[in-house]
Amino acid sequence: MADARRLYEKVADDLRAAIAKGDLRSGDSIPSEAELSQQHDVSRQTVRQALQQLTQEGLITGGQGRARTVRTYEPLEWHLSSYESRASHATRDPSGDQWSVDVQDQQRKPQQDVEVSLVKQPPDIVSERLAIAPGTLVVVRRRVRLVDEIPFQLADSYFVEELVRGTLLMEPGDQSAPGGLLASIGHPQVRYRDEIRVRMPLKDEATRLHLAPGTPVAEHIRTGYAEDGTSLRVMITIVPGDRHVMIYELDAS
Amino acid sequence: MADARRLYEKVADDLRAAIAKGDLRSGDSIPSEAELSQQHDVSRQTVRQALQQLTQEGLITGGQGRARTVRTYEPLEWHLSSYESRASHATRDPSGDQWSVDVQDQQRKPQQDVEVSLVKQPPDIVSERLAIAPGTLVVVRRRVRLVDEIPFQLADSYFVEELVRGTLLMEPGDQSAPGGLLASIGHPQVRYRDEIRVRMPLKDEATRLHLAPGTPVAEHIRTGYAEDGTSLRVMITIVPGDRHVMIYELDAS
DNA sequence: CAGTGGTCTAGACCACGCT
DNA sequence: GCGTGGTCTAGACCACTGG
Repeated sequence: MADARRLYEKVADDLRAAIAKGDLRSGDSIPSEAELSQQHDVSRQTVRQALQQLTQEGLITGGQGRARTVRTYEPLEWHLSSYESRASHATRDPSGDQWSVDVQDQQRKPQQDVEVSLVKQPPDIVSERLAIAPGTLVVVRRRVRLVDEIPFQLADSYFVEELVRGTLLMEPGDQSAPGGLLASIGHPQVRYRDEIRVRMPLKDEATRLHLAPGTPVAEHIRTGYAEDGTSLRVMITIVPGDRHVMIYELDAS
Repeated sequence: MADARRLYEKVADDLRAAIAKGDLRSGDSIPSEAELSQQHDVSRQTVRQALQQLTQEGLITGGQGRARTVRTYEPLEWHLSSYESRASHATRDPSGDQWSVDVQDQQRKPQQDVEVSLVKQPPDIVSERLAIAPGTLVVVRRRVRLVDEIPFQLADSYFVEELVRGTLLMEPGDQSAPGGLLASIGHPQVRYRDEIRVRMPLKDEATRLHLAPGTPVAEHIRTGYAEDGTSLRVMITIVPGDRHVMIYELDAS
């Protein structure tokens, strides 16, 4: 099956092959550590090393007390540019934000937990993009977005406080789209710049999103600009790789 | 520093804190396994478990014989939509592809190794997007894109053979942009759909791109469409997370 | 309660890189 | 050659999950 010299590689290759070949399908449980240890005549630690590698590759999942299973993926589509074809969707709702619409289009249940606060010292990433001096007051809207009761994204939006003072944006309960709200108070966003980085989650992010080991995330940073080129809003979203496909529709210019 | 009950978590937290605090900077080497083992009064295996976790988080890098170091990131910008502001770049070259231009703009040296072949059975992902029947002949252009001699991306383009028969596209040495070439033979792409997935690399991808353990990748799929809505081209790019930031510039419609 | 995975130890040998 | 990390074993105890 494989000519690996390392024992744990042989065990791992064996299972990888079984998964690729279809002997083990999504959701199936794989042999126990003890079984694999006997079958390959290696110590349990060596088996564990193999299994850890597969876990890190995102192929299997574990859990104390439960048998390990082959991991399943059914990612949600996240549409980041609204191409004309999507404008006709039945569930489109101009007052809600596009994300909720997107989720409902896919027959799943969106939900957002919002928390608003004021900060003087936002992360460097934010102050650079908002082009503000240190000490400028900033409003942060921290959202945990859930789908079918499961945490799906962490989405933090940052605005200069002066701009949104006294508006609904400061209300934690408000569920409307910040983009729409900015427009309604005379600050429409006419251009976006999106930056996407791919990395492993921080410990904190992994906890809050209940990420299985070996689940990478995308860090999606959207900066919204006004007509005159000033930046109005920065939104940083942490997107677990196992639950999302990000989609852009573009016109070739 | 931390109140973790697991020993390896304590060791890991300790190092994480040192990195966050700045005691250990990018590129610094961290204490050896033996040292950490003594300092925390745990076995070497426990130390290794902690270090493996940090490696998996992308915080440190290892290598047989060498001391482990704190990992450094200096990602390259990859511009996926050409916003007007970029049209003015001095190095813009209509004959080359946008990627090479991008890299040169950042004072680094691009290079591409191209390999062209014909296949009857492309991956499902491709046949679905090209909307072709099984058995349709497909041209594949497999490229390894390097920057400063280091492999940076795997970019595979797929075309229906009938469309590009006898053109330069079939020449392995050709370095011009397939997009430009498609246009020159009467098949301009007017629209793109990009899908971005985030996952851990396959074993094969990790090898070809010399990925350090704990490096996730983005799988970027671009489908190009003609005026009449038929798909002309599918390009699948494997993008290591430690070397890239993907950038989209959008007009709010 | 039996079986699973999770943590931890002590000790061994090997492969590599540097100086 | 010495110190580094990489692989492997044998055995122990704990924590959780399921029937």
